[in-house]
Amino acid sequence: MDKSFETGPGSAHKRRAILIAGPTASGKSALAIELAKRINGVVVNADSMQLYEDLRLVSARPSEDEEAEAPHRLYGVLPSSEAFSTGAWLRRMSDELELIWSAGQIPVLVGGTGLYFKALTEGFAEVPEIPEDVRTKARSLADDGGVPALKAALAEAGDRDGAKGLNDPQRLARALEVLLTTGRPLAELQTEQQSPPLLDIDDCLCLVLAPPRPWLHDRIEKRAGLMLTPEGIEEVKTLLARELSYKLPAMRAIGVKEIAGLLTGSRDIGETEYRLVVATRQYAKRQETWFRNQMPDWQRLDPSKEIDTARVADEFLRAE
RNA sequence: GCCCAGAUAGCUCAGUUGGUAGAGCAGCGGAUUGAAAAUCCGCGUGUCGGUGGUUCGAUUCCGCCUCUGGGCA
Repeated sequence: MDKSFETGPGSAHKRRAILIAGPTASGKSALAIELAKRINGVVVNADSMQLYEDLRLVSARPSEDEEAEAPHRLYGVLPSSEAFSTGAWLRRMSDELELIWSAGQIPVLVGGTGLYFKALTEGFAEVPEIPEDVRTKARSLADDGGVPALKAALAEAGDRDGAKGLNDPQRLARALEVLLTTGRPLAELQTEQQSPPLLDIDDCLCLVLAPPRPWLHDRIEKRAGLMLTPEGIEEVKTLLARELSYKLPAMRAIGVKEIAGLLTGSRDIGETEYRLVVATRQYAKRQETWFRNQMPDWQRLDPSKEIDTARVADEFLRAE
């Protein structure tokens, strides 16, 4: 816990941060703003969809009013045409953290993307960038031949058993593109070429919002209603007008294909809302599975009850 | 009021030539290292509408009742 000795007296303050994870609609953003205001913090986005500029309501990004309450970073900074990645986010995050600390502020990272938090606190495999043609080759193989074709290609390229039990076309395609580019199995790189974590968890306050499910489901329904306001629908219309590949991350945000169906008239508003709610509930469940099993040591907070932000902030500041 | 068709899992339905039943969706659990709001894996006991009858045995066949659609008056 006390690593301040290692950095020695007179060295810069510790690289501290508050991390807030939680399922969608659990109230993360509001909590982040509250805490940031109390500790001279900067809210930094750890959500893969809130990065994209076109989706504000649909990705439940903080509103302009909310952003005015505390400094916000990495929200809506990417064009929807960009295919971002966990590694790219990590590099951006590294710069942001340095800037915030050097300004004497404290980063408050909020988001629902479990993998981002994992990469941040546990490190990430260092894999060179994959050439475009290799990536295209691996992905079209996945589209055309599916799992069997990918496994055959992996075996042919020299991956003996790395992909043995895997039945996931997306991850097999990744294993293949890495093998073709580096000549080494992905599993090997993951154990041997891990980058150091950007944050030491012992220096951080790590929170997971864990509401009762009925409470969450209620909030998810309200959020679906928000996505179906004229403004929400307009957002999707704007995005669709860009005529981007449906494979891009931004095009895969919950709400895009649902509202697209509404716009073409193939679904009515009731059916659209139902699908929106279901997709969001399922997403929230996957997030909860991640948090429950991947971050068991993080502190749980129940947002359906009053959270004493003053106390949380106070304890964090005092722990220094 | 009469006629017809339904009534089976939370929902939509399939099925059992009589031996107490199974799909899709929903739901639940799990995985997760550059697409992660993605992608993948696992989980199916439900008075087979109610009640009487036939039968060794009825969710299945028959009668009556209830409800829901549709049609005719």
